[in-house]
Amino acid sequence: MRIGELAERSGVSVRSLRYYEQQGLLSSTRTEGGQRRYEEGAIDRVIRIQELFAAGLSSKRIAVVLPCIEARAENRTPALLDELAVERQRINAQITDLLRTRDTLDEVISTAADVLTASQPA
Amino acid sequence: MRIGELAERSGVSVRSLRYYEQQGLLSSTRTEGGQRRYEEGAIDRVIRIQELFAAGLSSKRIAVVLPCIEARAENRTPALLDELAVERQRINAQITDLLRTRDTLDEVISTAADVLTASQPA
DNA sequence: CTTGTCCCTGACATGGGTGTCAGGTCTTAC
DNA sequence: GTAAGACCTGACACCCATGTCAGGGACAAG
Repeated sequence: MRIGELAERSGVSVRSLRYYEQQGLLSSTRTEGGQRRYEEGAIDRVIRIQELFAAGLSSKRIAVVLPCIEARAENRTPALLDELAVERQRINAQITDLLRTRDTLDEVISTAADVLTASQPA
Repeated sequence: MRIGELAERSGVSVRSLRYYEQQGLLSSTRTEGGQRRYEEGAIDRVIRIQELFAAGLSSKRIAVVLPCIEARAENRTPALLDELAVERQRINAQITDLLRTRDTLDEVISTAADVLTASQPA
């Protein structure tokens, strides 16, 4: 498929897809005239890339980690698995932080709701 | 306390503390000579600010939300509570995404571990 | 009063993913 | 073969929290 279709189906801008390629995260074949063509599988890959960006990885980190995620299990070297574990740990810490922040907000919201309820009894 | 001590005790750079003040997130009194002085409570406030930054809020959003978090319950207006709920929702979605990414990594790691174990039986 | 340390403001830099524009080429349907 | 629309590269802009530097003042211990 061409880049516009991939953009639409993966929910990522054309600009970003070209950027991913430049960073070595996504590959394409080219037509005679130099336009990019993608396989169906590119959609999943792009979505995964977005997930990793959302998880706070830089493109360089993703370039390291993504091949390991997509490789067959036999191709995962201990060194790459270590990298994965590092990110896993980072993400886990981030989840912990977010849960705490969410709890803080929940407490504020529910406390305030009580006050409102008290002033407007059913 | 002075700004250097606050920086050290809250784990945030002096530069950032000045920035927070400029953004209206943190206040200080000034000495005759113009230097900033902080109360003990500033430490908690700074830590909370960091938490909110880590949760993906911009300084403008924090400026909106933080007073609501720190205000007495009676001062929380419905409009402010809505803002809080919006952020709560965003954070929750972020947590969901991160959990999924973490699961992906866990699966890769455990699958690979199985392979390694199989090739190096106990 | 001096000296060392801390603090002040203002300004510019940086990273990193993305938006956007210009000027030009490819593809495809007619 | 032509026109419309999609694509190409390269470049510049942006956001925004933070780093860093320069030049100068504040403050406290001796």
